[in-house]
Amino acid sequence: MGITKSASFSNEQNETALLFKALGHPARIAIIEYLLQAKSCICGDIVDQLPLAQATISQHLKELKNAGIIKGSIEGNSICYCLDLTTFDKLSALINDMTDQIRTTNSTCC
Amino acid sequence: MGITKSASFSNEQNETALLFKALGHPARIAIIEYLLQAKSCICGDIVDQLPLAQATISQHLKELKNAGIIKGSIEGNSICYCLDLTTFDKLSALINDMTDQIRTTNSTCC
DNA sequence: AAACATTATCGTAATATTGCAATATTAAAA
DNA sequence: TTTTAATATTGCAATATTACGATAATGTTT
Repeated sequence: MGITKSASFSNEQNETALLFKALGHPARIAIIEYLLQAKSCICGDIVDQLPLAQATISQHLKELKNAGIIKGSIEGNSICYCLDLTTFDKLSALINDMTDQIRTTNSTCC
Repeated sequence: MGITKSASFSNEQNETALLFKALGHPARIAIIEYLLQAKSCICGDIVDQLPLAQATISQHLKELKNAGIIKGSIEGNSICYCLDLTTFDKLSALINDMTDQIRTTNSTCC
């Protein structure tokens, strides 16, 4: 059908997937890298940095915000976006746990 | 348009995004969790575990394999899939680097 | 208030993804 | 070699995503 059968999976699985999904687009990776590199958390001059229209970037920012990867605070008539450490800590823990688990219970067959 | 403008982004950005994209679906998270939990790397009884048709699971496995997240080795007439530690190490490094960077260059505004 | 700057939303077209039944492929077993 | 078991591929239909122009909303400045 094309619709993801979210109801068939656990809340945790769905949330984890949504988090990764939000990271699964080069424009959103580029936005994250820009926010990492900018000393202060610059606002919408992300638009100047990326080869995409303002509307498109606004959409990507919204998705990142919905996933909890960035947060924005109003700063005059512009908005200041920055990365949410809490979410990245959660992500780190997730991936690190998986990686450790693979390392310890190393299977023989592959 | 709907097509991702991959050409506008760096190879690295595109590859990173593809990796996360592969993780961005609950069925694929469920597959990964199953492979983590299975002591030995069981083959296609993933099909029995998930509420999806065999064809659908085969597709998801293919995507995970293309992304380098799992690898499969032929074992008689069945196939033994397991997680690829190298890719998870890369993922760990990626996320951990980002997280560290956020922690150190903590921005003030949000 | 009027003009401007910045960001969000709407509408829409193009493309991608998800899911499955049906079928093909491959290798073992009878 | 025929049958059986396991996995992959094909061909849809349904839905989701991506991208952008146009426009709305919000706050600033004059």
